[in-house]
Amino acid sequence: MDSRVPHQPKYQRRKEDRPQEITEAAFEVFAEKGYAAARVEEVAQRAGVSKGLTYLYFKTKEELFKAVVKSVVVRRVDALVEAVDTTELSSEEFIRGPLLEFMKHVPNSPIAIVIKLLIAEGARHPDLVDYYWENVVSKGLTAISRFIDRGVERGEFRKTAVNDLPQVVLAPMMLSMIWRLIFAKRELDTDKLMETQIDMLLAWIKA
Amino acid sequence: MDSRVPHQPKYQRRKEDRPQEITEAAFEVFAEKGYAAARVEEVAQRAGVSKGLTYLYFKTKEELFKAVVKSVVVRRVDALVEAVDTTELSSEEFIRGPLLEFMKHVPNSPIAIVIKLLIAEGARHPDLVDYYWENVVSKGLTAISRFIDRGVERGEFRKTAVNDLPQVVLAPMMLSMIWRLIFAKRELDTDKLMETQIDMLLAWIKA
Amino acid sequence: MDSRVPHQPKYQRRKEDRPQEITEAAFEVFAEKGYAAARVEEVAQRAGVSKGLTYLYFKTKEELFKAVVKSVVVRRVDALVEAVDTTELSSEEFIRGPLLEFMKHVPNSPIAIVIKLLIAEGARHPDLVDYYWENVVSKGLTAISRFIDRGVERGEFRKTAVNDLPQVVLAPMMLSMIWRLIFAKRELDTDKLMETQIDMLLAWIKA
Amino acid sequence: MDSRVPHQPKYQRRKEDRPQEITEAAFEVFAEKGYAAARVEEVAQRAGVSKGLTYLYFKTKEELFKAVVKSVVVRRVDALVEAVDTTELSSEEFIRGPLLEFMKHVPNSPIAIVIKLLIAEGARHPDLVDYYWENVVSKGLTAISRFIDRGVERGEFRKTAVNDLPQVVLAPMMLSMIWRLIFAKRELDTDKLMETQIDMLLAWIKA
DNA sequence: GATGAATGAGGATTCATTCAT
DNA sequence: TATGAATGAATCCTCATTCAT
Repeated sequence: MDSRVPHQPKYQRRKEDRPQEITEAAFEVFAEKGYAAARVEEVAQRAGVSKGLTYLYFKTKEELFKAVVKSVVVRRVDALVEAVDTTELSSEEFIRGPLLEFMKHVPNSPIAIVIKLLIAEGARHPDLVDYYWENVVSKGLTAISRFIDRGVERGEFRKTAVNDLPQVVLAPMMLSMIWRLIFAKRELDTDKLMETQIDMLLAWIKA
Repeated sequence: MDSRVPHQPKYQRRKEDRPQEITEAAFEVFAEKGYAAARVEEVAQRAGVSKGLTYLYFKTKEELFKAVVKSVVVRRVDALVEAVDTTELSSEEFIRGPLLEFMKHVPNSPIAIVIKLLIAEGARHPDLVDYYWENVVSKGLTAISRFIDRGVERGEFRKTAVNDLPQVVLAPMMLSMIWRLIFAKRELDTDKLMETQIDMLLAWIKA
Repeated sequence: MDSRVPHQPKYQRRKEDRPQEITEAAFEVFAEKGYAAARVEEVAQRAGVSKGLTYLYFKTKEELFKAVVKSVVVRRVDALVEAVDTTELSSEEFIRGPLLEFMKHVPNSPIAIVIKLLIAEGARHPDLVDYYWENVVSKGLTAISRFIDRGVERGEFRKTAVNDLPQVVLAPMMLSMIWRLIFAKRELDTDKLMETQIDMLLAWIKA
Repeated sequence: MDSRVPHQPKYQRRKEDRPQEITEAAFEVFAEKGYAAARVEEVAQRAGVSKGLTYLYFKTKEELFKAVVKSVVVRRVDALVEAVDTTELSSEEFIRGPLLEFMKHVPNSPIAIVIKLLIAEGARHPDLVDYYWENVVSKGLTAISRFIDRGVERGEFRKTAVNDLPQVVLAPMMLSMIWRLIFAKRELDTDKLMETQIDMLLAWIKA
C-alpha cells in the first residue's frame, strides 16, 4: 500500500539461515522464560517464521533447547586455552591481563544465560550437562590448572592447593554471574570483585 | 514412625501443621521439577492431602511457590548475624571457625535449592527476590562487612577492598552451590575450596 | 431464564456413569468417522462432558478406542454358546430357530460397527484383534463346530467339510454386515440371504 | 532391475507414467495406514517424487484417494462378465472352473484392499461407493444372476432364491477377504471354504 | 515441469483451578 | 473442612497445502 515500504513477501526461502535465526530467537525466549514457560510459537514469531518451520528444523522443543545450549559453546574457551599455551607473558602478567579480561567478560556473555538454563534444567537433561562439561568447563579448568603448574615449574609460583583447585580462580566469576541473574539491580562491582580475588590469589601463590 | 499407622503418607494429618506439610512437599517437588513442571497434584499427593485442600491454604500455585521460598529463610542467618555481634573469639578464630562452618553447610542445605529456584524463576517474581534480598542476603553481607570492619578497628586486619566486598568471602560458597546443582557427580572438594579461600583471604587482610 | 426449564448445573458429579457415557459417545463418533478422523472433543461434547474429563477416564485416544471396542463384546455370544449347549431342540430346529435369529441380528447390531473398526484399524491394534478373537470369534466358531459335530453324533447330520469350517454358516452374515456398511442404500434382503444359506446348508449336511 | 541405476526409488522417472507411479505408491500407503493416517509426503517418497509434484497431478489428498480406488477397478470383472457370456462350458463346469478360480483370487488381490478402504471411508465418499457399485459390484452380481438364470433356461438348474440373490455365491469370498484383513495370522482354508460353498450351492440348485 | 521450504489450521494432551458433595 | 470430579485454557506437534525458486 505504501510504496515506501518495499513489499515483504511473507513466504521467503532462506534455508541456510533459518536454523540459526530460530536458534537465536529461542535463546532469547528460553533466557527470559525458562524452558517450560517458553512457547515454541513465541520463538517462531521472534524468528519471523511460522510455528511449523521450527518443527522442520528441530523435531521437538527439547531438541531446540539442546541446540540452543550447544550453539552458545563459544570458541572463546578454546581461545583462552590456546592463549594459555602460547603466551609469552609472565604468569602474573597473563593472569592480570588476558585471564582477568576473560573472567570479566563471561558474566555479561550468553554463557551466563546458558549456566542459568543448566541450573534450572540440567537435572532433566544430563546429556546437556555432559556436553557442557566436556566442551567448556573441563577444558577451562584444565587450562587454568596447567597454567598454574607451569608457573610453579618456572619458579614464579609456589605449590599450593590452588594447583588442584582451579575453581578458586573462577569463584568470583561464578558469583558475579549468579548475582547478575538474580540481583541484577543491586549494585555489585563485579570487576572489582574479580580483581580483588586475583590480588589475593597472586599474593598467596607467588614464590 | 508411628507403627499403628503404617503405609500412611509421609506427612501426618494434624490440622495445625497442614500448611507446613504442604509447603514441605511443595519444596521437594519444586526442587525436583522446577516451578513450571511441578504439578500441584503431586504436591498434594506427597503431602497426603487432596488437591482441593492445597487451594484452601494457597490461592494459587504461585502463592504456594512464594510460601515455599519464604519458608526456607532459615533462622540460621539470624544466628550467624548474632554470633558475629556477640562472639568473644578473635576475628581470625571466628572466621576459621563458625563462619567457615556456616559456609560449608549452606551448599548442602535447602538454601541451595532456593537459590536454584530464584535463579530460574526470580525474573518472574521480583517480590520474591526482594524478600530474599532483605531477609537473607543483605543481612548476611552486612554482617560480614561489619565483622571485617571490626577486625580493622581492633587492629587485627588491614583495610582492603574486602571491607566493601564481602562477596569475596562468599564466592567459593556460591561456586560450590552451583557446582552441586549442575555437576553433582563430578567431584569437587568444596570444603577444601572454601578453606583455601579463607587461607588466602586471611593472609591478604591480616594486619 | 425460563423457569419451565429447570436449571441444569453445568458441573455435575456422576462418577459412576461417566465412563460408560463417554464410551457410548465415543462409539458413535468412531463409528461415523473412523479412528483417525474422530475428534476427542466431539466425543466429549456428545457425552456432555468436557474434553478434560475424557482424559481423566481414558489416558489416551487409543485407550478410549480400545475401551469402546471391548465394551461392545456383548454377552450375546456367551448366550449363544450356552444355548447351543443346553438346547432341547433338534439340531435342525435350533439352526432354523435361535441360530438363524442370532445371525439375522448381528448385522444390525453394534458388533457390525466394531467389525468395521477392526477392519480399518486392526492392523495398528493387534492386541484388540487378539481380544476380539478370543472373546468373540473363537468362541462363536467353536460353538458352531461343536454343535454340528453333535448333530453328526446324534445321526442327524452326515460328516462334511462344514464340521471343520463353521465359517460356511457365517459367511452370509459377514457379507450382510459389509453390505450394510458400504452399500447401505442398495437393497439386499439380508434375511433372505441367510435363510437361503441355511436351507442350502441343511440340505447339504442332513443325513 | 537396471544395474546402471542402483539405489533409485522404487518407481522409475518417466514423465508419462508419473500419475500411475504416484497412484501405486498411494495405494500402498493407504492400504497400510488408512486414509487419515496416510501422509502425502510418504506417498511422494515412495513414488520417488517431490511432495509438490503429487499436488500437480492430484489437487487434494482426497482426489488422490479417489484416483487410487478407481485405479484398482480391474479389468478382471469385465473379463469375468465376458467369460460368462461367451463360455462354452456347461454351467456346472463354469462354476467349478473359471468362477471358482476368480473367487479364490479376489481375497489376495488389490480388490480386497479397496474393499477395506471402502468399508473404512465409504461413508465419507459416497461418490466413490457409487463408482465402485456401478463399475464392479453391480456388473459382477448381474453377470452371476444372468448366468444362473441361463442355467435354469437350459434345464441345468432349478429355480431357487439364488437367482435373485447372487450374493449367496459370493458370501464366502467376502468372508475370506475380511478374514485376511483382520485375522491374517489365524488359519483359514479359504479355498476350501469357497469350494464347499460351491458344492453346497450346486447340490441345491441342480435340476 | 519439479522441488521442498514454508505456512497455519487442526487436534491431542496437560494441568491449574473450581465447585458439588 | 476436605475431597476429587469436572472444567477449559493453554500448548505441543502434525500435516495438507502453497508457492518462491
